[in-house]
Amino acid sequence: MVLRAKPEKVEERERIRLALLRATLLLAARHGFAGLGLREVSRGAEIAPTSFYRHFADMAELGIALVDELVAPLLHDWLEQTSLGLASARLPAQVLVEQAFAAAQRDRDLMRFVLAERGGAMPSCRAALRRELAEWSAGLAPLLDDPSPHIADAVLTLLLESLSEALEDGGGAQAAIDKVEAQLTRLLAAPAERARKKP
Amino acid sequence: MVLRAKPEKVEERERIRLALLRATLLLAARHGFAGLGLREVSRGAEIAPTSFYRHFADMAELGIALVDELVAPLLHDWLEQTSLGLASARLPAQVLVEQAFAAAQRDRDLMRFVLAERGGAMPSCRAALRRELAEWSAGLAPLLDDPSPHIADAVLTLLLESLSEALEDGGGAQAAIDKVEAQLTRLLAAPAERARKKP
DNA sequence: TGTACATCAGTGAACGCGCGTTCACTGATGTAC
DNA sequence: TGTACATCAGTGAACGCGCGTTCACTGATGTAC
Repeated sequence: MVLRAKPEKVEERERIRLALLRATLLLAARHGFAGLGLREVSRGAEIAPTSFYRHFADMAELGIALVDELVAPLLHDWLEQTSLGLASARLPAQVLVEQAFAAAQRDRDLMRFVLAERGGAMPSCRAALRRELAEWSAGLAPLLDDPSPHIADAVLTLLLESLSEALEDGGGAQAAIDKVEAQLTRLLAAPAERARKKP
Repeated sequence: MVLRAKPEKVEERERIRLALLRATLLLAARHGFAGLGLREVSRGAEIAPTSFYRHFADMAELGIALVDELVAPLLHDWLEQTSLGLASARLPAQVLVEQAFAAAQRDRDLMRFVLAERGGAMPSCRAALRRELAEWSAGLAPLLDDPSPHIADAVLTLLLESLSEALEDGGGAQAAIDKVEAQLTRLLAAPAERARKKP
């Protein structure tokens, strides 16, 4: 029996698998993940439709793989960079916004996918994404002055909305940045009563 | 030439048109508006597929009619009730949340549609919704202590996210209410420096 | 080393199905005179 | 009032198309001995 197929064989398999995932990202930007078919994705990855089954049982399985293998690393990276930034003396709102846009720029298609499918029509994919995003938020909370999970959730929600606006049209990113920075500054500012308690 | 068809004829036409719109709302909750076909909607409205064309040229046109004729009134109503509530002496955060959930309860399917298709895959529908929501936010801004459009936008974003969570699963609405109320209280609280300026 | 066999990713042909759309028809209703 | 004609919402049959899925086949690669 074959325990491990060898060098180029495995490498080629991984190449095609990744091609399927990346093709899905690209095509989902147009019709949405739920409106995507196995034949369309296979065409995008330049394989025969029937070859799709050598990698995934159906589109739902592919969607979950996409979240596990591409989205999760992006989010972990994003959280890590944000954590580093917050540890510096810089303004929290500024760091949060800067790192959110940096993460989006690292992989625009992937971030677009996250933003769209977080509320998308494919339940399995949406559930997986919301789980990952909840984890991000839970990771952010203890890094904030007010570690309440509600505030971290609000920060994430506002950041994602801002990224949506910025990625929607080509170049209006600066307006979205200024806006969300103002929102987060306000949200994270110590309100009067808290300011009194901590002189 | 016929200038006006008479009583029951027009009434029946309107009945079917509304049935198409309502069927779309119901079905879009399952597969998303973009994944919906003219045949499926016609089946839902109990007419022959070919009769669809007597009312709309295609699904995109139906989507826009849905926003203009059902969503817009809901949003206007919601804004009006919110305005009345804010004029009373009650806490702004509490009024905002209460009226958001009241609007959702007035027409759950319609609110679900707004939440899902605001980020959905059908561009024409998404654009129409974002326009209406931008109008809602613009209407809210002058009613807040801080009339900056950025703050009103943040309020709307957080309310919509909260409604999404509440409508996602059956009964966990109270948790979502408590959460967004905390978020808005924080967002709308006068920060230390503003409190100093206005004694 | 050579030979026989097992595994498995990729493939083309073929299937049945639901889709959007066209078309000619129906029957009820309104208009002209 | 009656008669001939126009309008128009709803319909069933039919079309071509792309879809998901099945199947048997290929060829390259790994394993046994």
